[in-house]
Amino acid sequence: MKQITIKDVAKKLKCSVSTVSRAFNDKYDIRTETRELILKTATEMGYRPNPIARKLIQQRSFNIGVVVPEFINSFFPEVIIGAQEVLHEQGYQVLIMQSNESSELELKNVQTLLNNMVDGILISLSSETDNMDFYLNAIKEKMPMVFFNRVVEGLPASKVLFDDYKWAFFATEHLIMQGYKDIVHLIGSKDLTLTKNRTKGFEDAHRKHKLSPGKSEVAGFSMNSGECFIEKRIEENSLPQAILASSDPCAIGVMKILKANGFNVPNDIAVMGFSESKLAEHVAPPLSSVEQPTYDMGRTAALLLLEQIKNKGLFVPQSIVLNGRLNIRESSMKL
Amino acid sequence: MKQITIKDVAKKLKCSVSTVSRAFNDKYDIRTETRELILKTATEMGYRPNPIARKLIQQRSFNIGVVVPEFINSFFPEVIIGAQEVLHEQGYQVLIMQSNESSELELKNVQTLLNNMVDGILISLSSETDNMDFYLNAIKEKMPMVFFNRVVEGLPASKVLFDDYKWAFFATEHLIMQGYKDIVHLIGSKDLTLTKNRTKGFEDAHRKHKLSPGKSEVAGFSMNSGECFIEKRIEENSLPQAILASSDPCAIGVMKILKANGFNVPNDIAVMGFSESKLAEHVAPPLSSVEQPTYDMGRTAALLLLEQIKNKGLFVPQSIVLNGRLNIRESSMKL
DNA sequence: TTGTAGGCGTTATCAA
DNA sequence: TTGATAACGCCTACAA
Repeated sequence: MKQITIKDVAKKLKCSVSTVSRAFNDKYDIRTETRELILKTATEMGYRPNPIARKLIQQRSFNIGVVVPEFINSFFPEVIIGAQEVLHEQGYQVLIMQSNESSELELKNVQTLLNNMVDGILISLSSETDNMDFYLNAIKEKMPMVFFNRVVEGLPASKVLFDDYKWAFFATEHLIMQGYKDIVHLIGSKDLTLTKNRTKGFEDAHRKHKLSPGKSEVAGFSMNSGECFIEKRIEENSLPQAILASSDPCAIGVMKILKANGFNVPNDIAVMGFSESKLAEHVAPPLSSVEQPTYDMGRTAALLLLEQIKNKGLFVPQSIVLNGRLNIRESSMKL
Repeated sequence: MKQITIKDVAKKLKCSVSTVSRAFNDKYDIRTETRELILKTATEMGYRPNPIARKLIQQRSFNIGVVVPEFINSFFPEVIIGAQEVLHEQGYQVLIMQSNESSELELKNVQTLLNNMVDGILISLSSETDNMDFYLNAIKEKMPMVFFNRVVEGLPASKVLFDDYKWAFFATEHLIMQGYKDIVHLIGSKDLTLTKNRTKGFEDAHRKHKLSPGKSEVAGFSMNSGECFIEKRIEENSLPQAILASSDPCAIGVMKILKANGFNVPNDIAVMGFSESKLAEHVAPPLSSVEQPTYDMGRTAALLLLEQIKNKGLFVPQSIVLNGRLNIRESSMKL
């Protein structure tokens, strides 16, 4: 796409490039008539300032990068849409990159975004990521960055989190109250803060009801991970009474295999999801799940990021914890 | 993030910037030892060439932009993952932008991507888009661009399509064979090629079976659009015998409202989706749908784009039509 | 094999 | 109010 440059416009109008530049950046002195003339002919010629060159000299792009571990499920897309709402309003465009739960690809994505000089980054870590060196360094170098949902401990950065402890506690308690005792908690990834909090909530709920703390087991977040877990358990003939899954897709995977093997949910075994997805109410049986405020999470993260961009250099990292809701449906209700 | 520039490296090593540059672009003569020394110290210093500056001079970025109308449903994410597979392999990074089914935002997205000088664009149009001027112009200016899934007629560009005619035909025929006669076809957007093809298939299936061609009605692609449509029909007491929806989410919306109003699917009314989503087999009742090769669509589009980038200027637009499959489940089977 | 210098398309700082 | 010119960080003839 051959560019028409500022020079072409200047030549045509027999004025200097700086005058043209001024016409496009209305903070400088310029006669109104000349500005209008320039703007008019420039548009006619199809000229638009080249943002690459602009970025090179201004060191800002009005682009924000978002990195997510996956977007097959509606969770992350919803968060992104929330973020877009507030960012678009402030004149920012949103570039999305997806890391396929691979820490290597995630790193590449972040670097690509930095390379393209986005003004800030919203990121949710992949389940694989454990080395934080790159991020620590980026933070030290004052790159505006907000972590959401999937974060790790001890990162001196702003974060938007969900109250995983509380809702894992309530979800577990609900299962206990329904009479299920031998409960397995599936976790998506060991290192994430979210996992630690959920596990703690899961165990504390057991303690409160004088039960020996149940077991947590690493599975993954995907539908496939749920399938694998439960297949193994069926094979081993060691089914628990209930399962608190790492995510809705994971829960649905579990239910699928259970049904395929002739088990009844919730009578033989109860299943609960996490992070309510669009699917939950439509699957059979309808899936109980913990609902998270996805759009809000995106909006909040975006606001934190904008603030950080504004106060570059002198900002205090803050963590915001969002509340949720328990949606009880058939999959966890003893008949 | 303060950049370490090529100058810093040159200064430190007491050599010229061009030598450093050469070390990073191994097509020039340079002594192996000096190259290695430079590369080593450069990495130590944390230097990486600034792609912005590089782009400015090289006019290419090894970035590909993808614009989709939505990504709440798994369809587009799957296509993107397919495209990423082949693009990553060739050293390209993939930047995704989402237009929320808004043609205005879509245009902004494309412009942002062009501004950031992506080497090419994969795009699926929003349901709102009808003005093609911008795209026609971009094509004329040789911007590598491949349209997939949601395209319009008469665009002199490469396209990857699904065989909507054929599978709308088979889907309709299946409904007819099951004994449903009064069938309504929900369409997502008037202007898209896909709509025209599906409508034709829908009508031809009626003709083949000597039925008066059924009605197509604009609804939209979303779950919400399905809900609205069927709510109105219930209110008007004008329910058809079967519905061929514009998408799975749309079909699920229809089923949800029907169930909520005490209707039985498929006995009172049959429902079929389109573009099989992960949800189809898990909803109740399991949803019949037309399965499309999403990953393949992404891969194919990416390959066409790469070819177009390589042969910039002298390429012949081609359309590739992909095949699909009918997944018959309970929602469309008369008991 | 290496260095010098001009240019990619802008904006910013001076003078005029 | 406008114009010349030096940056921004890099690549690449050309000269050395």
